[in-house]
Amino acid sequence: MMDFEKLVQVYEELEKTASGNKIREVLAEFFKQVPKDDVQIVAYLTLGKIASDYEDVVLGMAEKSVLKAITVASGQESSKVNKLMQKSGDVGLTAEEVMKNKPRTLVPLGKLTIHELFEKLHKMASSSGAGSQDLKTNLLAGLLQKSSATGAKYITRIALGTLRMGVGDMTVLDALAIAYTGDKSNKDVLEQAYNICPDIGIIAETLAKKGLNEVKKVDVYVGRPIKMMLGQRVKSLEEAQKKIPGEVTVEAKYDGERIQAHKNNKGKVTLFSRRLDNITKQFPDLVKHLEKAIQEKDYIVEGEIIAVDKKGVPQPFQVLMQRRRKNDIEAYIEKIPINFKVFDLLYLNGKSWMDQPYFKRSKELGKMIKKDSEVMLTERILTDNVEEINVFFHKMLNKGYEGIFIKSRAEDSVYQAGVRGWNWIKWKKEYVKEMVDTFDLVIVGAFYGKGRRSGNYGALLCATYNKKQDQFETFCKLGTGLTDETLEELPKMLKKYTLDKKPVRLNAKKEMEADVWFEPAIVVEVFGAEITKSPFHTCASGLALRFPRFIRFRDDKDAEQATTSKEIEQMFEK
DNA sequence: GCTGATGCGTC
DNA sequence: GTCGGAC
DNA sequence: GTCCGACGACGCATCAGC
Repeated sequence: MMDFEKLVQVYEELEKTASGNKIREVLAEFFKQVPKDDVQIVAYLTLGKIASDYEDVVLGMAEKSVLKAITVASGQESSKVNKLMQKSGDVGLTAEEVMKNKPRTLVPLGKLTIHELFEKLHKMASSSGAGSQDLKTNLLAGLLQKSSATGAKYITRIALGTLRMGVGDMTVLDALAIAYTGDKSNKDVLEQAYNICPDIGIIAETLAKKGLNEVKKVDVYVGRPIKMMLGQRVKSLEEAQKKIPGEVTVEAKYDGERIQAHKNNKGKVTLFSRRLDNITKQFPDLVKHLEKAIQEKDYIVEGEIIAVDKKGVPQPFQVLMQRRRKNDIEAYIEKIPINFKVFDLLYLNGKSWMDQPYFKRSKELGKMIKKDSEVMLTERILTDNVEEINVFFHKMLNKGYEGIFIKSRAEDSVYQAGVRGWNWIKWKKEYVKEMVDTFDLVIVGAFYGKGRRSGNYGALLCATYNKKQDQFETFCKLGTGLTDETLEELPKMLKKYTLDKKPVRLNAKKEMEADVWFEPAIVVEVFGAEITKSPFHTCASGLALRFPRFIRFRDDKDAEQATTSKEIEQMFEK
């Protein structure tokens, strides 16, 4: 029975270590000392998890709830806890600080083992219904009380799923390889297994207890998700052609949701999302469509599910999102029908197709699918000509799609599970400079940063100018594209415009309550993918920017020269 | 029974 | 989803 | 090039509190 404090010591060392190699060594040394029965738990906890992605285990606690637990555990005023949170920007540090100063009235009730921690966290995850929030809070508070102050830092971070030690899946796999085989290069074997069995606990335990050869035997199992292959980005179509010379498959890229569909030899269909959640229950209609469209005994196929209207015309992503529900599913099957645009075959009739080149997988997939159903191959062409690719790209944009995928047909174009590789390249409208507008937005508020942004602003609230009413309207928050240097500059630039309440001329909803408000003055150039209908932003009575990113400051502009709400509205309607 | 706060997971 | 930083 | 961890909009689910 391993003490949690032992884990805490290692985490402390990992946290202060910057070098990735050193991190791997430290973690590997530690794994060597972990009793084999504990390896699984240690592997999960070290990634800030308590189960694999494909298990339906969710804590249902995040920042606010964890802060509450810290308050309960410490007996401190919640205002004090919240103030510390604001100052540190880190729930873990807040827990540590608060628990350090907790009055020593209670004698700790024995030592916290990792098993108890793990069990309690699972208990929290499985509790629901009336009073469950209190139960969860109390369970977490109990854990915090039972550990050291430093332990509390990590318990809260595990609860949030962010240990912030610079340790991710790949780091753990490296460390496991070093610890149990003495050879880091064996990480490839582990990664291979992990990609088709994405459960770090299983991989770690198999390796520790049964050795590398047993890990090598890990195979595709229909009904267990495979990590999805992803596409790379390029700066130009010419670059794409350089990366994948010769004839390529060019496919439509739809704005929907990636789905991996499994059917086992008992006829059971299971659907997995991009992050490997089992989402079969959300799409009973897709299950039916698949049963009709593909008659093979067992298979794994992949595609994009999209919303369509009654005529089969693709609908925006926001429409599909309404299908992400647990209630009224039957009604929404009627209301928002779906199509499944398939593009890949990973497994068929008892054997894996992942090591086959793409053109072979495609060809077989095409043969498998019955015509005239809601399941269809992605629209595609074969070509070796950049101009043809470009023509097809524009054709897809005209159909309202997001862009295209360019895929290698070479012999080595195997399905690389879990890899964002160069066999697939995505090309979206927003990558083409001439095709997208940028916006000049006024900074009207800011939000305190978390983690590596703590002690600074983490994001800005940006607004457009409504000329007619002489007021500013929120259009997006902005937290990406900011360099460390820019983040440094921000407070200095904004200081003299700080207000103690919302600017008079700003129209903002309560969902957009900033931590700090500013007189509209500083203008930034912002870039984004598209304008969407918004229930939270006030620009033109409800428009927002999808995937906003910072480009640069517009020192040459003042607030009233910002992009107007009207301009945005016109762009949206176009 | 309704609303707001909070959380989760898609992109 | 995008992006920047560290390696 | 890879990995990690900052951050975005948005729709639905759940629970507390009234």
